[in-house]
Amino acid sequence: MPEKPALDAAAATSKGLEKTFDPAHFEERWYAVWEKDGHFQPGGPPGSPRFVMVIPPPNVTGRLHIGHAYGRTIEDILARWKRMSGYRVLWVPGTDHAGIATQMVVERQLREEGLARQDLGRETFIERVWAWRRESGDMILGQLRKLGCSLDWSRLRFTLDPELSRAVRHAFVLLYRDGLIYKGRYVVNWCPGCRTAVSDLEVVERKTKGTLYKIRYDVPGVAEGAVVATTRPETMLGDTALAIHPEDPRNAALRGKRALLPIVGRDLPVVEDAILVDREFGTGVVKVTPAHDVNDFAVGQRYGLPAVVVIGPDGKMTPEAGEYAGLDRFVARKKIVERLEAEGRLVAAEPYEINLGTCQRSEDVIEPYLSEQWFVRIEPLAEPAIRAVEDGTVRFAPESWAKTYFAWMRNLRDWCISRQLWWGHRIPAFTCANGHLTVADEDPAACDTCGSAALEQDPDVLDTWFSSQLWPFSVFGWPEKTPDLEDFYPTDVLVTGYDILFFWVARMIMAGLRFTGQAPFSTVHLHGLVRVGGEKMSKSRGNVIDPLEAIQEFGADAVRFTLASAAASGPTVSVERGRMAGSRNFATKLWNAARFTLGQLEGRPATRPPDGQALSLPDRWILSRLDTTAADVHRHLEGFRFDEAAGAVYGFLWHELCDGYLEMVKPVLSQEASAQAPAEAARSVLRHCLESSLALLHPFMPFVTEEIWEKLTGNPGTLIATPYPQGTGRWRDAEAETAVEALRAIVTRVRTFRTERGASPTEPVELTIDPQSPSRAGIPALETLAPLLSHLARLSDLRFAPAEAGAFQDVVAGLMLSLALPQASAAGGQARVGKALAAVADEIAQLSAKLQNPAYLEKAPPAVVEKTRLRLRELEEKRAALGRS
RNA sequence: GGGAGGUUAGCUCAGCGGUAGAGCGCCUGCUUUACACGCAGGUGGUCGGGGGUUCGAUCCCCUCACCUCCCACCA
Repeated sequence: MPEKPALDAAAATSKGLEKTFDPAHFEERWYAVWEKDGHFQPGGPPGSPRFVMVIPPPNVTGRLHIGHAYGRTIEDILARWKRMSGYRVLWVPGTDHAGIATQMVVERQLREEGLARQDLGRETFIERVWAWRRESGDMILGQLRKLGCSLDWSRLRFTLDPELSRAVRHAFVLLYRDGLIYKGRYVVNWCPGCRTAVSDLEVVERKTKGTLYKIRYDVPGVAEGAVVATTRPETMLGDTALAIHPEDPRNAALRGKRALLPIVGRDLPVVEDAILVDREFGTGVVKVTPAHDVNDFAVGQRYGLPAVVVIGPDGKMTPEAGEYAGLDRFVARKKIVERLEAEGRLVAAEPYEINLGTCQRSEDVIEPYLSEQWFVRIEPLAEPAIRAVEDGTVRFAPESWAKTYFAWMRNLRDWCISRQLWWGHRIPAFTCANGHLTVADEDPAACDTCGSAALEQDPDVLDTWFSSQLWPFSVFGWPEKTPDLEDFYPTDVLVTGYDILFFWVARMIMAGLRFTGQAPFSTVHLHGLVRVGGEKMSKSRGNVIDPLEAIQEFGADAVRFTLASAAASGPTVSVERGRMAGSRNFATKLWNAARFTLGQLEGRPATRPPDGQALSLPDRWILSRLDTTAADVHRHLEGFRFDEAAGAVYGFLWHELCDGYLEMVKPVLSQEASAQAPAEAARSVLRHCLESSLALLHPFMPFVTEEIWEKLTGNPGTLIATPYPQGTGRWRDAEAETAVEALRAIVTRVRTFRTERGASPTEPVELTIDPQSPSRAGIPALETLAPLLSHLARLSDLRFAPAEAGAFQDVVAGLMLSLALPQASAAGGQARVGKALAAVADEIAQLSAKLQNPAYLEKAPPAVVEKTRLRLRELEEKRAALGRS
């Protein structure tokens, strides 16, 4: 495409800024400058007010998705805001080794080479994962830079770093010594796809259409036998008992009998168990499979039943399954059902909705599986963690999450932390030839119990979340008493999605209290999950927003601003592409306001800050609005309302500063007037407002604001460290606000008047304002604004005089206006007047009814009643005015 | 089976006791020289249904309907 002609180029040289901007021109540059200048590291002396966050470490395998972008944008807004507000800010970056996820990535690669991890052996495989990590892991870190995240890269951590690994090991040792970690054979959630145990949280229940099979077992001495129901017939091969309820008369005949397990022929005792058996359900007879069901396992414990494992770790039937050995569990199910049917034992096969547990990672059907695992005893950890939230040591924002937290924490089961994987922190437990366990920080040379030197380390690794739970202090060097730990722990705010409240947040609180005696953070901001236009993002819907593509198309600032604006307190955050464009437009608006301002300031003596004297009403108005806006932004940020905060700056900058003030000062700044005092005042106000806007906006749009800041102040890369506008109230000015808001309302009314009459926007209008208007407070101020009013509303005549008989009349902002189009012949607008009149009459009727209601007058607050009276009076004026028109 | 959240303008969402707001969209005008990624004006809402509390309810309570999510060992 040929270059745009000289017009733009000329504009560029004369104003210093191009007409539209290209974020790619400066984003990378400013990030490098900030980093080089050390702004991402906490300055100031230890002990002075600081603000600390740790990033929720993304998986090393990860690429930045819109959810990360959202959470990290929020964190960066907080970091930049606090930094500009004078805090020593530290935001710690890092990544998570993500056991299963990462191992799966590398295993997939191996599979493409026709290999399995076992072919390489443990050492080689792990080396291979590290190699992968070196070349394509950590991609997400560069992507966080693109987003503008002001993370302290000098403190970058990885959960498998030597220091963090030591912390993990030490935490394990401490819990083990305190009896809070134990090893045992229990039924756990087993994923045959991942070939490892997983925790309860990693099992995703999915409603699925299944079948409930009813199977008859023979019971010698009981003619009709016993009918049991199951959705997993293949597990029957592992049955070691039947259970009935002790008080169920229906099955009284089965008491003390023995049943015969079909196919296998095993002799099964009939036990009576009131806990397992629900008398209401089905036949009241339950098959007991201790090796493949949590409840049945408990029954087995109670009655000393054997446990027979019939489904192996690979999801195939074990040799215990006899002729079915080696078959996939689902194939076996089918064959067993066929056989039962052939034998006439299948009483029924009914459609049944089941909650199918599936693996969060691989989506395989989870199998309850009896195996030896390591567990954390949760109750002693949960109790203080519950208290910490109850007593406000840890606060949730929004608060409503506390309820969910409590509900979960009060019903916790022990946490299975061992994983049959290779990638992760290896369990520091060693078994000697005599079967004794030694658990230690350093690899032991001999068994603690018998001194045997023949030690073998437990092959399992720890659940990834076991290391993540230590993150807020392991990143600072715990268990060493490092200066960083001293200085920056506990942290202040933790920002993350509510989806990992249990996985991570709750466990961090437990671990923090246990290991450091302090809660790891004082506030948890749980945000919603990002949806696109209310819909879940998915490739099949084709609505996936890739933040990196969005950054490329709209700029990082626009992406950030959009995400911040979308931040809602609810469980979903809705983002649309249209909003990205809107944010980009907003950045351009700012850019152009800056161009205009620079044009005004160029070649003139440096402006001084506005000083209260010689300020016009518009000057005072915009300063007042700025003051209020700054206070609002501050308040909203305190309350984690990023949408409101962003909206406040947006509204101020676009609609008040640009649409309002800029237009008002143009005549003041024009050629003839530009040397005069009011123009000088306006220029200083303009500069002040723009600079403040840049500062206010910087946490949301760091790049474009820094770029403009350089042009405006000549101080490159310093906006990031400029004090954040506080909104002290110093410039609050009710008089100026009333007058200018009235002015703006009148201007709008005049323009609408033209539209109503079908007149062109340039058609001169004569306006008369009645000094005896119902609300006269603004009249003197308004009189000083007369030239401005004439200019903005394009009036051919403006008078402060009683309403003109015969002219069109209306009441705006409490002021009685008479309007006329001296040159117009068109007479439109009558329909509109009629409509307006009807609406006014309607409201008058309602308000007068209200004011005639004694109960209202008596019970409503006087201020409200007064407001109603005022409104009624105004409406009556308006009705009169419109009626005369 | 429990629990939480939602239902407000065509779309996406704010508001949560004094009769409704934004962005986008839509309509109508504009080379008003910072900006068409713009300016100006406008259109558009029985605030899911029903009941109650209140002087007054989109906002509080009850109930129904429909969505979404979380938790739970019902064979």
